[in-house]
Amino acid sequence: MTVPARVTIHDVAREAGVSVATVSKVINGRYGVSQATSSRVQAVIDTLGYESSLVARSLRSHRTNVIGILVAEFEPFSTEILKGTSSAIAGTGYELLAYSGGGGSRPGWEHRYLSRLAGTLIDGAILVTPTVVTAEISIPVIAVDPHLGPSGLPTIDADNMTGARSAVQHLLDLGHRRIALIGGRTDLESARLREVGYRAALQAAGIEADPALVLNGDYRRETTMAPALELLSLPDRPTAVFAANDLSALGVMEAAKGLGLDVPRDLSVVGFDNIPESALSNPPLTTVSQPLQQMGATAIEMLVGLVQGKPADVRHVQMPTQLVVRGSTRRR
Amino acid sequence: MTVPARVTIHDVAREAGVSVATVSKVINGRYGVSQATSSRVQAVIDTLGYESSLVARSLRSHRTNVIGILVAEFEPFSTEILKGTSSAIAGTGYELLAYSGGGGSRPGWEHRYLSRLAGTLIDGAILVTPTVVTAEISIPVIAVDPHLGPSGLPTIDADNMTGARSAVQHLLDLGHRRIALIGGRTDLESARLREVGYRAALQAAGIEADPALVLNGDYRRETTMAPALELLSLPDRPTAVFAANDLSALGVMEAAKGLGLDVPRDLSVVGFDNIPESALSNPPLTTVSQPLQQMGATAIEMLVGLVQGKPADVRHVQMPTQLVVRGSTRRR
DNA sequence: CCCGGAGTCGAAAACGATTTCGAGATTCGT
DNA sequence: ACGAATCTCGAAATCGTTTTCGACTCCGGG
Repeated sequence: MTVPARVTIHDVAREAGVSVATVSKVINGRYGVSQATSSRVQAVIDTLGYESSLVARSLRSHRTNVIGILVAEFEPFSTEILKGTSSAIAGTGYELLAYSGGGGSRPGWEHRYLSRLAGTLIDGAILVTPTVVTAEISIPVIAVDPHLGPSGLPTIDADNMTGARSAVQHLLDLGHRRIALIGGRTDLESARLREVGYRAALQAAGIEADPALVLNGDYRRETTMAPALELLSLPDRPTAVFAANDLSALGVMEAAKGLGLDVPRDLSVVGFDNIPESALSNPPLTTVSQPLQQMGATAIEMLVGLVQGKPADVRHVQMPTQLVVRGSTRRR
Repeated sequence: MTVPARVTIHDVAREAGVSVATVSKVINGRYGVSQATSSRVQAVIDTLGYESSLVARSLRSHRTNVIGILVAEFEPFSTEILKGTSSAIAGTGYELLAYSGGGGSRPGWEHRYLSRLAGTLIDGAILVTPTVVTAEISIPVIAVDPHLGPSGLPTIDADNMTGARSAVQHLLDLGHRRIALIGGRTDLESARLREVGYRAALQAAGIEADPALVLNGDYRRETTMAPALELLSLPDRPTAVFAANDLSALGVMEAAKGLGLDVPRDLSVVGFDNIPESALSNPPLTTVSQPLQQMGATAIEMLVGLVQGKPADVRHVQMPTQLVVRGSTRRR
C-alpha cells in the first residue's frame, strides 16, 4: 500500500509558478494579490485537491477555529450535550472536536489533554467531565455540570436543587411518605444539590429523612442495581424512589421488575435528566427535564464569545428544570 | 483575564540549563543523555508542568498516536460505535478524537476534514458516516456501515442481508402475510442489503412484495412518522412492519399509537440495530441485533494494525446479527 | 604520550503553514 | 516626462518540536 505524499503548499506554489506566500494569501483571502494570479492559484489548488494542514496553520497562527469538547464517557447524558454543541456549532465558523478519556483513563487526563491541545490545536474547550482543573489553562474553558467545589471556570448547569425538590414534591403530592434517594456521584456538584433538594422537600413537608432510605449511587445504571435490590428488599421498603439521574432510575425499575414489583403500582420512581431513553422505558419514566441540548448550545455560544475576546458577561448560567410526569409514578 | 503563555520546550531547556535537543531526548526516552541530566530535566518538567504540544510534535514527526473517528451526527447508532471504539482504544497507546460534521454540513466535509488532518494530526481514521471517499488519503481509513458502492476502503459491517431476512422470517412464522418495509437511507449499503433480505424472505415464502408496502426512509425517527401514518391509514393496511433500523421502528410505533393502533395486537413491528433505546420502548422492540460496540472495537483493532504497518489480513469484516424477540411482535 | 572509541551534549535543519516587509513594476498627477 | 503613490509579489522569519550529526570530554590500551 503506497502512501501518496501529502500535497503541501509548496507543491501548489511550484505548480502555479508563484511563491508559497502568494498561495497562502489566496487561501486566506488576504489583500495584495491580483485577480489573475488568484484565480490561477485557485485552479491549481482545485486540480491538486490541496487542503491546508490544520496542524501547520495552527502552529504558526495560534488560531484554529476549532473548539474541543471533553467527555468522560459516551453515555446518554454527554451524548445529549454533544448533540447540542454539534448543532450549535454550525454557522459559527468553528469546528468541533470531541475527546473521550474512555473508561479506564488515568485520573487527570482531562488536564493533561487540555495542556497538550490548548493554544495549539483548539481555541477553547468545553468540559463535560467530572474533573477538577486546577492549573491555569491558556484558553477559555467552560464546564458543564461541573465538579464539586470552586473550579474558577465559567459553568453551565441546571437548577438541580429546585428540580430535585419538585420531583420529591410530586411524590409527596401523590401521598408518598417513605421516599428513598439514590444519590449521584458524590464528587459532582449536581449530585450534592439534588440531595439538598430531596431533603428540603421532605423537611418542608415535615418528614424526617430516613437514613436507611438514602443510598449512594454513581449515576450509572449497572452499579445501581445491587443497592436498589437491597433497598427494595427492606422489610419496610419505600413506596417511592427518587433517583439522582435517569440511568439509575432505570436501574431501579429493572431491580423492581426483578423482585416482581410493579411500577408504578407497588413503587413510584422519579429520575432526573430526561434523557431520550426515559421516554421509552416501560412504563415511561417520570423525570425532571434538563434542557441538555440547549445547555450544550449555550456552552458553545458562551465559549465562542470568550474565544473571540468578548468579555464574559456571566460566569454561571443556570437553566430551568421541569418536572415531566409520565407513567412511573402513581398516587399511593 | 490574562492568558498565561504556554510553557514550551525552550522554557524547560533554559530552566534546566540544557539544550532543547536534550529535553526532547529526555521526553522521548532517546539514548544519549546521562542519568544525571535526565533526572534534572525531568524535575524541571514536573515543576513547570510542561506538556509537549501535540501539534508541533505531529508536524515534525508525522506520528501522533491519535486516531480520528468521523461521525455524521451523534445519534444512538454512532454513539454505540463510539462507545466501542472508546473502550477499545484503552491500552493501545493511541488516543481517540471524534469529529462530527453536525447537522447542516456541506456534503464532502468528511473528505475535506480527512485531508486536513491526515498525516499531520491523526495516524488513521474510522468513518462512521455515509460518505464516498474517492480521492487518495495518505493514512489508513476504515469504514463502518459503509456507503453504497465500491469505496476501496476496508470495511466493517454486520450481516445485514441475513439479519433482515431473519426479521421478516420471524414475522412470517407468526403468520403475517402483509408485511411492510420502511427502507433506510438509499445511499447506504446496509439499507440496500436489508431490502434485499426483506424481499428474499418474502420470495422464499412464495409471497409477492406489494409495492404499496415498500416505503423509503432515511434511518431517522422524525422523518419516518409521516410515511408511516400514511402506510397505516391504508384501507388494506399491513399487519406487520419491518423497519430498516430501530429509530424508524420507534417512529412507526409512535405513528401507530397516534392512530389508536395497539402494538403488537394490531400491528407487529421489527427494527434493526438493537440500540439501547429499543429495549426500553413500550412495548420493547423486537429487533435485529448488531454488535455495535464490538464493531467499533474491531474497527480500532484493525486500524491500529494498519497504522502500525501490519499488512491487512482482511479487507472486510462482517459481524453476525441476531434476532432479538421482544414485545413488539405477536402471532397474527 | 598518543590515539581511538564510548559517552554526552548542542547547533541546525527540517515539518507546513502565516506574516512582515521590502523590492520591482505599474499607474497617476502635474 | 518624472517623482510619488499604489500594486503585486516573494524572501525570510517564525511557531514548537524531533532528529541528525558533529564537537567535545574522558578513558584505557598500546
